[in-house]
Amino acid sequence: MPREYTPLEQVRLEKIRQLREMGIEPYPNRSNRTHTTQQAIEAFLEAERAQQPGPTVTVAGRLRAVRQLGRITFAHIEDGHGRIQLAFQADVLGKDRLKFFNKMFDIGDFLEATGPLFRTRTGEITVRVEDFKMLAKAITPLPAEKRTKHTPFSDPELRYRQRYADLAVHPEVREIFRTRAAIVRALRNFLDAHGFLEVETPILQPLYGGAAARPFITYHNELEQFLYLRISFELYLKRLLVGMFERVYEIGRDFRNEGISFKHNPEFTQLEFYVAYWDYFTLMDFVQEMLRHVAREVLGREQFTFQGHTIDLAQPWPRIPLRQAVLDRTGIDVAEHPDGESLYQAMRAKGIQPPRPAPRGKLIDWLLSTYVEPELIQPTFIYDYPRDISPLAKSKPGDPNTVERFELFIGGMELGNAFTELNDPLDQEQRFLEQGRAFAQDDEERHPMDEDYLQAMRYGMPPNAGFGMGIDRLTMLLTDRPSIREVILFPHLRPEEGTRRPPVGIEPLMRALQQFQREKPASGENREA
RNA sequence: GGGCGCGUAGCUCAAGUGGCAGAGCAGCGGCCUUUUAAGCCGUUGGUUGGGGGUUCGAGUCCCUCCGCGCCCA
Repeated sequence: MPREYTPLEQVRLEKIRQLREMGIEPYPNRSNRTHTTQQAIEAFLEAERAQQPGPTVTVAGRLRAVRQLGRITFAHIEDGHGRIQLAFQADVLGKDRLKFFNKMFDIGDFLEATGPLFRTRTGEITVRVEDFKMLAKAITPLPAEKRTKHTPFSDPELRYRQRYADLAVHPEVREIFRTRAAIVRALRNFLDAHGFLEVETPILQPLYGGAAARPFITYHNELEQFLYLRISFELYLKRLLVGMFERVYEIGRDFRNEGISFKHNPEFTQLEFYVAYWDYFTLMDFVQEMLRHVAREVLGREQFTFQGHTIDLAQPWPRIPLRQAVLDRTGIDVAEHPDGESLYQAMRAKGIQPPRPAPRGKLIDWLLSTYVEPELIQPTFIYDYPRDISPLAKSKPGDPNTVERFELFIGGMELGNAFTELNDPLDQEQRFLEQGRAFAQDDEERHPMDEDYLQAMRYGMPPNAGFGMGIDRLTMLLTDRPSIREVILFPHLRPEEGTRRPPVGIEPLMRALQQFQREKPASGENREA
């Protein structure tokens, strides 16, 4: 059932009724637009240069402002390209038609108007309306119909819940998403130009992997199979290297069943690519070039402002070992602490209190994100990471606790993550087993054993390096937005009170779960060896 | 998960230590043929997020639930 209509909406419903009574369809099937607002203005300027009279056009769009002055009414309509002014004059249309417009058309309605273009006394290019037609009557008034300085539409909750209204009244919000599309386009162009193949790998996966994150779980009724929404593309893209593709990339959605913050949304867009015969240092050079390219394509320059900081991609990007970065900011040399217990004691001795004792890698990661990451405003590569939180990265020769991995930070955020990829199937199997031992059984962030991935690797995987990057965060940087929600069209929010519904079609899943519970001891999926 | 803050008309916001719920914009009725946040006159509109409590009296104080924001894990 629809909600109750507000008094303002009832006024407009009454107008719909009256239009129909007059034989006028308030939602006709077709428009006869001949010009966008932009094309109309260009056509007028061309005629003006040729000293021709203004051409007659039919424009269409949403009514955004109305000024009634008695025997003339000025209005502005907006379409996807801009705005144009309409003049409804009694001595052109007749008094009755003018009155009809004034009474029946409201801000927010879509309409089309036909007439010759002219300049008003103040010089604005305007349609002298000879005919007009309702295209779609709006029932709910747009928030902040008048774009006044005093009453902007700014309630963040309403802006995200009703993004359509946000977009309808905020051209600058529409611009964010045009920029976002330009960023993705620039990335594709760059990768395609460098011989990469764009691929699509499963979103529904029998086993999740490739990152440390908790997954969403779903269920296929016909196959009677539990499935996960992917948390990364990594393991499938690397299977493709076994299949002799040398350079592959995917741009798509990842899903992580975790908290929501200014830089986290449960679903987000990721770029990952893998290159045979490269290592992580080759990648650093390439990533640097790629992001400079994107900035040039999207912004036209390699400098931009993010939250008051001027970020310059053209400057050299520092490369700092993780050990050094943590030592500089905390005075702790993680290399002196080969296990979690020792490192934990060292942190406490410095008065640094992590939330809880944890494995060595997790403690180092906590030090990194707490003391180092927020300081890294200019693009910076931090490299050489703890082995125990990087089960898919190749060890650094001669340093068993460290792997060849880097993360890229810009604007105080982690933007990308990369390794020289582990391609030794025996080492990989050991890593999976270590994950099973080092992490608690109920720690969903531990990387599960993936036997099929090992099988792929046993056929031989070329040495390679891979990179992953959050498109949403890159968009935040290039559009200077403080929150990931500003760059996601429909960010996730809690359901409003009264809109929670019982799930539809959940019965097969419930039956399967009960069955699974009964059979668990004998046939648990995803068992560790 | 924890801390702080917020929720009042369609939108943006007011409303001393508890004392008649208001303004601008929009809406509705008028006047006005060159406006650009048009102007002028008049006017409608509220379960103050939901529920409970204290009180003669609650937007305001207390409890609880819901949602949102910021900070922390």
